[in-house]
Amino acid sequence: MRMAELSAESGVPVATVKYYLREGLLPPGERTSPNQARYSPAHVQRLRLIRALTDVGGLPLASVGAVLTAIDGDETPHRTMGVVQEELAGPPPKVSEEAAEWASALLQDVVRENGWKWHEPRGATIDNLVAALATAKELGQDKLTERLGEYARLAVRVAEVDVGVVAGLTSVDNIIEAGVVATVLGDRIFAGLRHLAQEQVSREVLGGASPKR
Amino acid sequence: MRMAELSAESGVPVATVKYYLREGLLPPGERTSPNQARYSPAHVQRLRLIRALTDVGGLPLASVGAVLTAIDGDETPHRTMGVVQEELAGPPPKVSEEAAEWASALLQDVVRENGWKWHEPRGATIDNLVAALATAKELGQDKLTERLGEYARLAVRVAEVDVGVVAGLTSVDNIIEAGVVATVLGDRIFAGLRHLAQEQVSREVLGGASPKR
DNA sequence: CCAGAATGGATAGTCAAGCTCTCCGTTATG
DNA sequence: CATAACGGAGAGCTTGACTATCCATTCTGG
Repeated sequence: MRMAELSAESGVPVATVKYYLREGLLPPGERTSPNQARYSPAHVQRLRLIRALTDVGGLPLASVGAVLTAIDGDETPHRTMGVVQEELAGPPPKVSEEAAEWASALLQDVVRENGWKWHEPRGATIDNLVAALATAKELGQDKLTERLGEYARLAVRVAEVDVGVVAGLTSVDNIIEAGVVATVLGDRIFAGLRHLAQEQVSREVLGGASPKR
Repeated sequence: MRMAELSAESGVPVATVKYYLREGLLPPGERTSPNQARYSPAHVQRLRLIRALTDVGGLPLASVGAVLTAIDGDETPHRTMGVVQEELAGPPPKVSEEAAEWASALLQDVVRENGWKWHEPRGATIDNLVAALATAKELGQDKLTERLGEYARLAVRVAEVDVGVVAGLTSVDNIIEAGVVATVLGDRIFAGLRHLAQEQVSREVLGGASPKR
């Protein structure tokens, strides 16, 4: 297929496809002459993946590039998923030294309680988590951080389902890509369900009516 | 306190504070003369809140503005939290008509199974969730959508903790602000815990080693 | 009380991200 | 063979979030 069809098939404008090619997000098509190329269904799939990561996952194109490079590379699935998590987390906001210290300690406790192994080169995931906890403390949100243990236990339950989803993928071909998609979309989907559930639960518990501030 | 101190206290540069004032994100200080103003600790708190929403919550300033307006308004807490959820969700990406249709039906099933009340003016939260599910389908991630029920049940458990956190806030003054913070930070914190847990669980279940794609 | 620093306010400039537009010489196609 | 489409490269555009520069006051330390 050629440009126009690739564009139509994927829903991405021609100019944008060209841009992605320039940026190296989309591999070049197979040459049929010095200045003509032909694209495959894999290109359509790749475009859909890019759009899913940006539109649904909210990743900047640079992160998408890093993720795609990891997918295409021959790293282990474990390392590839590590890259995905780093990019999903993004650069951690900076917080005060002391709050970060405190948050790290809190997190350490939870990690120990749950018998998790401390992953040592502390990546963006942990830095982000620490920053979020530190921010909660700085804003006086003690109630939130007190419940960290409960959240952690539920996070394990969710992660068990996540791993089940990925483990169930025996479809050979691009297991890694599927894992990436599951991780990125899984985040959004769970967040959405949680928001819906918050509304339900708060209606039940608080009865819907509460004094005005 | 005056500008310089406000800036030092909050860690936000003077130029940026002025910008937030212009944009109406920060209320003007109390005038002491036609062209001098004095700021209160409430301004420091407000600045911290703005930074938390942008840096940790990832909200654009326009959304922060909407949230702050809601907090300052005299809507019910329920409505205010609705605004927060809308802004957290952001504009939903567009997906194909048919995939959206399918995703809506799937979501309807889950809603019914869990006995949730369908919240009718379908807001950005639901549109986003539907879009994420539709994208999963378009990318052939059936395993993910099959488990939606399990995720929903866990989401309820998480939401129960969330509501507990907010309900435990009897501290009178700015319960709504606390609820907002809990929601926004809660999202990030849970996502981080989930990522950590994924690593733990996948190490246990998959044993850390897996063939290279 | 007065010189120099700081303040509030307004306007313009900057920078990155993510496209979008325009050309242009080449290639496919009815 | 005329004309439409293609690929490639460059410049331009828009939005978001600041940052820098002025300037006419106002505060402050000696």
